Amino acid sequence: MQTATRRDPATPADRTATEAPVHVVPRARADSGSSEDVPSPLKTLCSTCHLKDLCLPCGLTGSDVQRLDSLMFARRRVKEGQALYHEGEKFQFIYAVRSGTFKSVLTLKDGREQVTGFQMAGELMGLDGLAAGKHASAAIALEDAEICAIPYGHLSELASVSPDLQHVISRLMSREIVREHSLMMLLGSMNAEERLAAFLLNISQRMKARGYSASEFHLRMSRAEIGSYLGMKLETVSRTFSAFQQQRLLEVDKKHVRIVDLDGLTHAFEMRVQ
Amino acid sequence: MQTATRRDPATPADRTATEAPVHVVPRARADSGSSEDVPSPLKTLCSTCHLKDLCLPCGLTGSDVQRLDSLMFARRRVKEGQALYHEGEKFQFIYAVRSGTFKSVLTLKDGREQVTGFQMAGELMGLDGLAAGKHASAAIALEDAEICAIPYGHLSELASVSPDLQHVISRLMSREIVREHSLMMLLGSMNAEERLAAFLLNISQRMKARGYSASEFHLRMSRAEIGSYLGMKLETVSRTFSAFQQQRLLEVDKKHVRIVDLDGLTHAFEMRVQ
DNA sequence: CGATTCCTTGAGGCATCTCAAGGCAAGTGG
DNA sequence: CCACTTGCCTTGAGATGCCTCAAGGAATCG
Repeated sequence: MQTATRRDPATPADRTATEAPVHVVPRARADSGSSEDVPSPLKTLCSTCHLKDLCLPCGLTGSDVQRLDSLMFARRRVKEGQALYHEGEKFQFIYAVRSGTFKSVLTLKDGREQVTGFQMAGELMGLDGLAAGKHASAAIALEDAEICAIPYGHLSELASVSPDLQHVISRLMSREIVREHSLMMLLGSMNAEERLAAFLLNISQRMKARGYSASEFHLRMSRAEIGSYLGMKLETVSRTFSAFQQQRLLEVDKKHVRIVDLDGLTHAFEMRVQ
Repeated sequence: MQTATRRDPATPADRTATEAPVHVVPRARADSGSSEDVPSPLKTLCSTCHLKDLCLPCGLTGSDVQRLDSLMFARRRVKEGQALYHEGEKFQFIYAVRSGTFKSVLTLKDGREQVTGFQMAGELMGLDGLAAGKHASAAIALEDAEICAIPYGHLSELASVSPDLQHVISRLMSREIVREHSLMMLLGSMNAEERLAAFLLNISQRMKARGYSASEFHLRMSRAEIGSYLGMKLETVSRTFSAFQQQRLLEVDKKHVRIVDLDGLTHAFEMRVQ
């Protein structure tokens, strides 16, 4: 279990309770174990959400955001280790992360797993389900999390009367394609150090975009999950962390990472094998 | 050069001239070297296209297809080795392959290339450009090819009055995401034999969907391009082809491939390392 | 017909994997 | 409160799959 880690200078989850401007979660639901089956009756308004500049409404004008408000997205809590949706499950919603971190995983018939992404606050999940009408991957919470469930049918109705909204959705899907391109680049033509450097720099940027420190953060995922995502074994991930530490690029203590030499790390990422 | 290869039982390019039902390419243009800079004045109607069940109009009803017809997509020839668009180029069109084969490539600053996909007749290219308004990859013709240039602005105008069309476009983008998921699976957790087997089975299915033999086909891409796509070196691709041949799964003669034992190949694809 | 490109194959090297042992922190139960 | 378990991480040593380098063959082209 990786809950409630102490002394964390930049933990999204810790800040959520005080930052979330939309309603207050009733005590009764907060600790309910069965809260992941039925969407919570709590509703969320995009217009007052602290994530509106990162999430779906990003770039939309007032009238479009108000249209989104009319959908009153249901909020839902997902406990650490639990699935928001499973591979093969019927596609009805896309999900926006409100707090916490998720991993998206594919499973091969023989049980081999591939982590295809990590999602943080403000990021969308489930867009892969549109293709076949069922989710192509599973989404698992890496810590206690909260999401907005966005009914895709309603969203696309709304998009049909608002070209701007439609454009935002299309751009988000395109961004997902581009993101996967760069991961393919990584998996196809980088060595272990480049992969881990690229990963850490990416996390760093995303933390920064969320108002947290870009140089010091807590990883929510295990070495094995990082390894799966980066196409390497957990031991190699661990060794590469140690190597970076010896090169004075990082200070690592379990899941706590401090980037000591950003330029050096960037250089490791571009370490062309000349 | 890999043009006009002899004795090819299933070559899309060879058949295009007789199959293409839409207009006839005037002699003058057919051999013009400068035809890839300016969209050809030739226009294409989806409703009469022999690819309509594979391509954009797939699943649409008559009225929506007629709306697509009204856009009169420009046709354009691209010669082998030439780029349909470059990385970083302004995004204005998405492209549908009419005939020929393309590769999509990303280039790293140090010159390393990653092939992110191969596109055949009826498949769309360029959807990754939407995210940032410029193409995130380049598209290079692997043989003389013909495409439809679909102006994205017009298409999305059309989509705003036709929910079905919008849904088709969204589904195609989602399909691209799913496709990249499985490539990540491949790059992240498969060995050389599994990768090549997966690749060949995928090509086989796509050939079949286009009315060609699923068991015998011509590869339009080089060993180096296959290697880049699959995250391995060209020598390893070559050796793996040889290994499959020795295992009596394939018969390989340069770019001509005959699948002898489909089940065996499928099994190699699922070769769990027990 | 030489130049070029692409493919195949061999031999040796190396990055990463595999297997194994041990440490640390947190949780559990007596 | 302590012994024990469990999960995760680190590190070492040896194995190996793929890469690198190199040579040679076959087809194509000007």
